Amino acid sequence: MSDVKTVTKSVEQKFADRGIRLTRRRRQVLDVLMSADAALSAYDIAELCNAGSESHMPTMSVYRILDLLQEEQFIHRLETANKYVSCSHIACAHEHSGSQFLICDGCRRVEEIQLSPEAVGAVEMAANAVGFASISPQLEVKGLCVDCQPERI
Amino acid sequence: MSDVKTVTKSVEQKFADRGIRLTRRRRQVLDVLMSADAALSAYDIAELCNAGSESHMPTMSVYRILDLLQEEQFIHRLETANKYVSCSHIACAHEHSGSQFLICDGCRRVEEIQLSPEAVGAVEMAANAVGFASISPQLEVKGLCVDCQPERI
DNA sequence: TCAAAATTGATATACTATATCTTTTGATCG
DNA sequence: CGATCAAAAGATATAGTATATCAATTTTGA
Repeated sequence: MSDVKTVTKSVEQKFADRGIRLTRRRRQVLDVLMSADAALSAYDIAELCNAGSESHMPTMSVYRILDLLQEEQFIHRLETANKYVSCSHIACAHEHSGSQFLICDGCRRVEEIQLSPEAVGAVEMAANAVGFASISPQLEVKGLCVDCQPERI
Repeated sequence: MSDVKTVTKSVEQKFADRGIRLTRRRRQVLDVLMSADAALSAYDIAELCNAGSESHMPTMSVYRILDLLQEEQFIHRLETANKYVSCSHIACAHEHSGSQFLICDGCRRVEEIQLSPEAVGAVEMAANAVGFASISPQLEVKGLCVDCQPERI
């Protein structure tokens, strides 16, 4: 099953491969993010970690762990929302370059997509035209997901 | 002179046309933003308003005024930076649809550009493909401006 | 002028994030 | 095994961004 929404063997393996310890705290944070169906704030995450009468998770620890998980590309930070999501390719073997996110203005659901190279290229080209380079390929686009669009008869 | 960096007759006219009062407080905030050469936080703006021994500008007022100026498209909020910039088309007669911003990771300078319809279309198409609609056309892209790029010989 | 609406003032508080120092845990090596 | 050193987590304080709410003032218009 590749869509079990918690830390899997393949994720554990990535930690091991990179010499990063998958501690209890880190596993808690990653499990919460992977089983969430929405982007979560750091404080949301802390709360959810503490929900099951587990030991107290300080938000400071959450932030520290989020930093690490982000560096290692297990999760993404949504900069327009100040929230965090697990990477939709967390269990994949391959690397993926940039990420684009669609954020629903209705229900706040987040969809991670990969734009076509042409679309990304068009943005890069416009940036180059005014002298910008080394563009980070993370884009966050807001709209309405299929469930939140006004019904069309 | 169309590039004087304070509230001009044409801006005043826009307020009048829309029946919005250009009060002293609103003018202060807009002047600060228009004469700034960088994006400013709400607290930056309050400080700058108070710099010239002018009367005390509460940050609450700044936020209220920013909301109004944003609704009226005189300014934009950079969601990835929690900062505000005046619209580069503030003195133009025509409307402009969406805005895209290039934000320099080095010096934090902000450039407002307009992507080609093709580029915007490519993003929209990718969104539609996964069921998203009514995409807001504001994009914020990070990179390095021409002054902050490592020198190339 | 007077009443209603719009604007501003003042204060409290929520939310997001970082700094810093201490304690605990885990790995390594003799 | 136990000493030692580094990594991780705990604890606390504080900075930075934003909203809620109610009171006072100003503006508008009947």
